[in-house]
Amino acid sequence: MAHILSAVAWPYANGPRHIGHVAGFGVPSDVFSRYMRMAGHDVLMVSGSDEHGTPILIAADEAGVTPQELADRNHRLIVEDFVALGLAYDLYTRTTTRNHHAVVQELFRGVHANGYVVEQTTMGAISPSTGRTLPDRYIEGTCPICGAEGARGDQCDTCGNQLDPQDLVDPRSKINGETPRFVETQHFLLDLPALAEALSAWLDEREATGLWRPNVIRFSQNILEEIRPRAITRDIDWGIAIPLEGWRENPTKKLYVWFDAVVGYLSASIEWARRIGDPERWRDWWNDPEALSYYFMGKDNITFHSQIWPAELLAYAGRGDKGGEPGTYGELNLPTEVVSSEFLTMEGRKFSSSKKVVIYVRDMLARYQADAFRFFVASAGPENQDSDFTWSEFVRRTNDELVAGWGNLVNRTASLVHKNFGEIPPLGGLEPADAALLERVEGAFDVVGGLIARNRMRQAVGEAMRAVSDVNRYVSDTEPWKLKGEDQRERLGTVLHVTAQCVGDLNVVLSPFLPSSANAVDVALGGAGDVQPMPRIEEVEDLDGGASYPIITGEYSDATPWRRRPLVPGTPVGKPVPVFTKLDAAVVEEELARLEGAGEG
RNA sequence: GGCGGGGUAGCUCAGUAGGUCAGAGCGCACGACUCAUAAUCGUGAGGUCGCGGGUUCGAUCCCCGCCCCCGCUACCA
Repeated sequence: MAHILSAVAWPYANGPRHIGHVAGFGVPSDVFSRYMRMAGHDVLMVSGSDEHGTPILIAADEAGVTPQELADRNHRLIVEDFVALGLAYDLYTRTTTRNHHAVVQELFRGVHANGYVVEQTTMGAISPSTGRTLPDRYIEGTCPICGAEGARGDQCDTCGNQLDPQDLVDPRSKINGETPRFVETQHFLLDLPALAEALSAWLDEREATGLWRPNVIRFSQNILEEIRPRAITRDIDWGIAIPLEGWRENPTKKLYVWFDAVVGYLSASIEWARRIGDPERWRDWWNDPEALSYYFMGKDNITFHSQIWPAELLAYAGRGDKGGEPGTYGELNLPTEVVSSEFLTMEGRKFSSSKKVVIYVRDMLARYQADAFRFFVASAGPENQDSDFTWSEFVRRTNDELVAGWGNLVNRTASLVHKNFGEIPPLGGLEPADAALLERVEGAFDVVGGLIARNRMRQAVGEAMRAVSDVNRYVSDTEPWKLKGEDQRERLGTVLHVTAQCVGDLNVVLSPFLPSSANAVDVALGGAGDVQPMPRIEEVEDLDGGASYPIITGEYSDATPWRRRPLVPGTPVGKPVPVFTKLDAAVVEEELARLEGAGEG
């Protein structure tokens, strides 16, 4: 048994999340964590809403609310969506808790005390009316090279040249049209070059495991070559105060949102431990060098998880060129594996909320079964390369694979058992075909489990579905509906027992992918429907006197073991109700029309 | 521009340290069956493995060139 930290990317709370987000990190991390619990490991799965930074400020201004109100609203939406999806977090929290602020400040203090924070005066754009940093991408103007209108501060889309915002002709803020002011400003930078050697050694050691996806390790090593100090503060009035004399009181100097967001993995672990009344318990996942940590995210976040966060950890521990001592949290574990997904596209286009090329998690779950969506993501998600979500493919996977393959097997099995016995029949003498199927299906535990442990979800589902196919073939070959005579009753019982056993096995094997329907399938076979625990929303008080907020949590400790559980003859089996809903082919046109309509509106 | 990924049956994708490596699932055609959400089972048709060169006894797999798609490359997060 190992301690396994499932560190799941923190969704940004400037709006509701779309299915691309959960396809990249939500579903894969949940499948992994559920499996690891079943395999007997002590899993801590944490995440939360990322609520600081400029985009939230802007969205709040547009909505006419405070940034906290905007974050409150979106955090709640995300929490509801994730619970509906069945994501079994031990704790899903947020970055505006007092606990998070305190942990981030301790990290900063430690990094600063060890000398890995350097101070620098830089030139930056601010909005004259608010005094806030105006990031390059929020500045537009006329391109000084090609003369095109609408060039962004960082790049001209017309001629493709990289720009400096100060060079733009007639620069203006995209937010309110005012002319930005370029001023000298004091910032703290994380001294990444002083940590480069330690980072490189760590990456080499990680590469040697051969477990990281090749593109992730290569990309990580690549960005190390041009490593530079990186600003970790901003001129902004929304964020975490800088815990130093002379800075703390400055209302418009805050820590950069990314410096704070990645600390969330640690602060959420600490919050979890405090909430269960065992405040030092988080150390089992962070201080024990034997503990494993898996970080799940989309590829746009690789930098922050294979460079910024490890750099913060190394600096805090004093393990860079400048030496130093660990702070009160001690020596903290670096990521075991950075599991990055590629991107999901939408009918061939990139997801874009502003262009309305988007399907929100909420809309998906309002109309379709969560497990149908999870099945799609697991079997066709952007695991090693970008993949495309199309409605026709979603309908096809759901109807032809999930419903016709697995759902129908469950249904025909339960129906045969119900009609012929009304309960699980006893097992008689085994014929070779019976024994072969039982052995083959039991083998699926090792095969599928091994693939999930290596985050090969597509292949894992494929193997499980192959076993489903074999059971369907067994039923067709043995033709239990023809075993009618009294003299064939024992044989009929044996065939149905074997079939039901295999269906039960495969239900466990598929349960990390399809948690809520696994419970329904279990009920159909006379079980208690408790194969997979489900997360819940809880309204909690802030531990340190801040405002209350909703979290996701759950009780997952008595996970169903990842192995065959023999059926008990005599268990009553009722008339089954289909577990999965078959989709009407008209769904495709309806949804495409909805997209078109949104795009034009 | 730099870095990375990808172009294989109608669709979604596996695959090869170069020689039964031309594959799977779905779709399609035909047949079987009827327990099951018209589900299931069997059989079959379908591809010059992006294009052009090269290395080799032999290349989808190695090398060179080219074309196309996607992502990363920011004081966005």
